Amino acid sequence: MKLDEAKLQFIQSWGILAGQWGINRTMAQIHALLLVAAKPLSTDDIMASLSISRGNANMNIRELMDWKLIDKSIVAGDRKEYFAAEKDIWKVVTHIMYQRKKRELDPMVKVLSQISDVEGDPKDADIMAFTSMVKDIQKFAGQADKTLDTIIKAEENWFWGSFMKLFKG
Amino acid sequence: MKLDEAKLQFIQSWGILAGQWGINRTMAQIHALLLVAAKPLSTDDIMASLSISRGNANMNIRELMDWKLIDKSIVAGDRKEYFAAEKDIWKVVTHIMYQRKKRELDPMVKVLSQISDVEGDPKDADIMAFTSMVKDIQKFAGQADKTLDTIIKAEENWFWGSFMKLFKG
DNA sequence: ATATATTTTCATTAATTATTGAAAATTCAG
DNA sequence: CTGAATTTTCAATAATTAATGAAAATATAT
Repeated sequence: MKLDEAKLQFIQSWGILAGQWGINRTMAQIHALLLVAAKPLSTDDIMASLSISRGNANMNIRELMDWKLIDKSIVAGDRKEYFAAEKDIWKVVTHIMYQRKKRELDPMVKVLSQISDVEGDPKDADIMAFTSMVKDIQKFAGQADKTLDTIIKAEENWFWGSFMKLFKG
Repeated sequence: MKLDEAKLQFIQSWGILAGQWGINRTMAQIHALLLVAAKPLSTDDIMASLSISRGNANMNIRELMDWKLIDKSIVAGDRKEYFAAEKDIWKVVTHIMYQRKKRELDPMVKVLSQISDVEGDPKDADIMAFTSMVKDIQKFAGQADKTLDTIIKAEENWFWGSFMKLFKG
């Protein structure tokens, strides 16, 4: 396969995958483009490569910076801004985990704690069905939360260290 | 908090969370409704509870059955079909993992292997940037694939067993 | 077999989400 | 400062995705 063809295929697939995970398709395509780029790219490069508007490019570039998946890089004697992706796939994954945990898991944990005690007879079948389910989910969410924290804060810990080395290099 | 109020809050939050993960909001709400229900519910119950149309209810019920998150249950002397959610939160999670792996990770692994060897000089900077990134992602995807298989096939394995017990029972 | 209850399908419509592009704001070299 | 280059914003528009509801298909009791 030719390089350009392979890149295109990668960018498209990455975009589709991201869409299925509730992430803006263009954002993922920009990320993919920068992941496989040999050098940092300017907004104009990105616009041209993906055939997207300036506004769209700008918006998604900023979002990617917010997720800490890409960084600005300055080229001497050039007023344009250039962007490069974090290439360490583990950092990419932990940054995504961190963002999603903060934006989604944390709010859900809050909601679960708010709804976890309901008025009325705890022996009532309806109330029991509800509270036992909520408690199970709370336990799961609590454990997921801790596990993610551990992974994010220290990838080389007792738990993940063993197999992480296998494919980190 | 009153039970109905708590249920409503749970159903809404579950729906919002699902939306952020690329899952149809209504599908998640039906799932949530059945998760906290004391008894199996009919299509009409679901339509009434969530104020949705018959077509929408039917479509998402079938999708949930496809994901193995809910089951049909028959009530003697009643022609209607009733539905109940799988209440073991671990089974819920492994079923979701299985479906997403099959639908998303597996196709991505296939794409990565298709694009992993590109024509041209392997010393070329552009080609190197591309191939090294693809190989890293392949390693990650391969490991994720194996790990998911292990979790899905045997939750009480050497790896997860230790902390899974903490919140399973 | 027939009538009736129930489920499924799918073209239409509605709601949501993403994209554009031009105007406004900002940056920076001279 | 000034003015050109660049980035950012955002209202309008387009594209995508979800929901409706009535018709068709299916299932079941008698």
